[in-house]
Amino acid sequence: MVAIADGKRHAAQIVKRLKAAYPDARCALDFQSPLQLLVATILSAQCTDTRVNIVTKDLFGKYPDAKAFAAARPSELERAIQSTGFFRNKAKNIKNCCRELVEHHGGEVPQDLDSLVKLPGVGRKTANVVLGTAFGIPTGVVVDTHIARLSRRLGMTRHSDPVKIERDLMGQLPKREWIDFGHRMIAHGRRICVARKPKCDQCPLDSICPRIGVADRS
DNA sequence: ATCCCGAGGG
DNA sequence: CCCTCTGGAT
Repeated sequence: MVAIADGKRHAAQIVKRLKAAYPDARCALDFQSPLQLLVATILSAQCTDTRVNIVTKDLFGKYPDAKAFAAARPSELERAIQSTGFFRNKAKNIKNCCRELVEHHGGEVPQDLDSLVKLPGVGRKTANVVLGTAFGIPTGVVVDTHIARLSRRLGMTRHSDPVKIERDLMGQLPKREWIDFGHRMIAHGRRICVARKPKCDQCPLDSICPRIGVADRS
């Protein structure tokens, strides 16, 4: 058993080293408004941020606001986002989501978790991204595929359920760290602590990492 | 648990 | 070929 205080101490060490390694980590998705971040985050499901940015470059010019997305022709929207994968689901979700925004939120993105999660295609992860990064409201900790993987490897959680991982992380991190912690963990997961063959020899966290579930190098 | 689904890396 | 990429709905 690891005591709670030890969990917090371990987390503080991780935060300190992440800050040193990624001093100005920020959201890798390109956006200029809460709505754009919401759409980009829906598109980011099982897709690289680079690919999302390629698609949104033209998409946001073609659909400037929620009303435009709500009125989109499904076939055209699908074609515009096709390369991000899951394009039928994503197109339907974006259209219906923006219809909800127009009909129930004055065309704006709501700033609370309950309203966001009720939107079609918006789960807890997407809601936390929008609240934290677009509005600066640390409501929870973003748990995506990177943060889930790194949190387990680093011994910050033993769970695989994102909700349980989020609860563990929230208990170890001060609220003011939640948003940047997410950005830095994702940056670290993309560059060093990658899924397949993590580059432990280049990792600034190596000396404090239990490497849980990481295969031994021979 | 399963489905949606294209693109890139190894 | 296989695995992974800032998931969510059923």
